[in-house]
Amino acid sequence: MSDLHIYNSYTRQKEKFEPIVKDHVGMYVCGPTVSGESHMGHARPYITFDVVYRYLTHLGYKVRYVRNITDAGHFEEEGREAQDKVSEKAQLERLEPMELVQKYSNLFHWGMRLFNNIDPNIEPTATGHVIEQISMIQKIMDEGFAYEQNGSVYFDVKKYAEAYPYGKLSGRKIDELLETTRDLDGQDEKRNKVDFALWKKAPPQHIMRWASPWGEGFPGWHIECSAMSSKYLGKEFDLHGGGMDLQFPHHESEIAQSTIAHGCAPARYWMHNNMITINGKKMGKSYNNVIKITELFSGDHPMLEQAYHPMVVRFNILQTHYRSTLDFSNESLQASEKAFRRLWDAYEVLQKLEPGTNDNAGDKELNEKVTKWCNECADFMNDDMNTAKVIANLFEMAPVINGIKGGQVSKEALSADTYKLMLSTFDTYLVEVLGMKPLQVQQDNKIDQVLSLLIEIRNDARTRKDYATSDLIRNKLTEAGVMLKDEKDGSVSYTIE
RNA sequence: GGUCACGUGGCCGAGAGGUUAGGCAGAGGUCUGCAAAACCUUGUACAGCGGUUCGAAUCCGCUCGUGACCUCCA
Repeated sequence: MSDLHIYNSYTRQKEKFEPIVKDHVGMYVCGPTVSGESHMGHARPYITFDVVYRYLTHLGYKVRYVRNITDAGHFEEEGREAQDKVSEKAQLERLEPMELVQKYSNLFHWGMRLFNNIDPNIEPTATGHVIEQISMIQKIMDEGFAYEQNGSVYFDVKKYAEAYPYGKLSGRKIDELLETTRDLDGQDEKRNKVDFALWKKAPPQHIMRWASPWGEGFPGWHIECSAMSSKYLGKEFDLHGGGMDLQFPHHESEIAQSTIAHGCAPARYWMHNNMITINGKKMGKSYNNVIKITELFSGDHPMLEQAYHPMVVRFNILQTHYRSTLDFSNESLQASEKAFRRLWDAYEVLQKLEPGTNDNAGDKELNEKVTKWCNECADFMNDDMNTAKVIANLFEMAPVINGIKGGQVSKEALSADTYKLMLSTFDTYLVEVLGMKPLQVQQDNKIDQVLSLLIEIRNDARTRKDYATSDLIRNKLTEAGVMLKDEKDGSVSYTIE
């Protein structure tokens, strides 16, 4: 089996993954800002890194997965009239800031659960770590890389860049950044336009505010991740994940802050997922083209032709490599829905197949192919989490599984070991690693009994060649969302929508 | 304007110097009382123009197109 390789955004190449501490992985993912509802674009990183977490765990690593909740507004720096997203929205909705934060945190967690994302081990909030942030800012000041100006504190990027490779992660050159002519509020306080805020003085109307050595204010955007990741994962940890759009300035700033405060860059491997686009444009609030997660699940949005099950969305996302853009479309989602149904059905068929006891495969060639498809799954995941290829291989096996059931493929074609391998591959990759769940919930017993009775009556009619009755039963059930299928062996199965 | 990506068959999307991605849709067939499902067969694509090479969709250059970041952003 191959070794795990990950594309490291920092070095721009695939690298063999080797944790700092043997068998342990520290992983930090930038979490949501809970000033509003999450949209489809937000779903991607959390699903992507959920799979990363699942796969690392599958490989036997003890993973500590930290994902923050940004519940304090520090979007003040660019200084539009919105001083602080959280408090502004709070005034609008006449809610306490923390009430608002609670509301959207709950909604976020609701969505994550439906996507079948495993909860992080630690989910720290920015407001709960103001002290840590203040002390980290202080440390940076003590080191001489930050300065205070009118109650705000800024990081001295120019000075930093003289000694450290500022811009390496995001591929930026400091000289070009210094030349950027952007007229933004607060710029006059900074020594250079590239400097970023570590601490912002709170204007009088600002609701969220904390006391600090520099007066009342609130932390800058980038410092929370640095303070919280180092607190729970140490000064240097293994993996840092997030959306590509966070590379600059957020992650670049994190690196600078940590380098000064802790003497090293925070993470060894940086992973960035690409964006979800809609009509070719990035889905994002600035473009006003978002489809919220609640809308996606309910179908209540002008762009949506139907509601989409969370597992369909998850499957759709995993059918694309995480570093490629993924264009939203109804056709794509609908194709994924059908595809996932077929794959999951095959998995259920596989679980019910009688493995047999033959040591030797009746069809050596097919047996070899199946073995190869199974074994390749590990290689594909090891190659920078290529979930798309894993899914493709699982699909390769669907006709084999269905063929065995339908009689087109001999039951003896595969050896008993290969049956087991196939089943364990689906268990491991489809369920455990990709985190897929069935679309329908298990129906309860009473419905089972009622349907059994109807099926019995229908079968009776069919033996009498009373097709009017049998078709009536089937058609009425179809209308009610219950689909009957006459199987080859004479049995009748059904699925409930 | 600067930096960086990307451009694959009807659609979505992997991959990558010579050998089938996969899914959805379409066509034909098998099975079936009819359906549905399933199974089988079927598509030879890689923006354009040059170059490197025995050979390129895959490498290099140019052109065109699209997008991302440079500001909050997943």
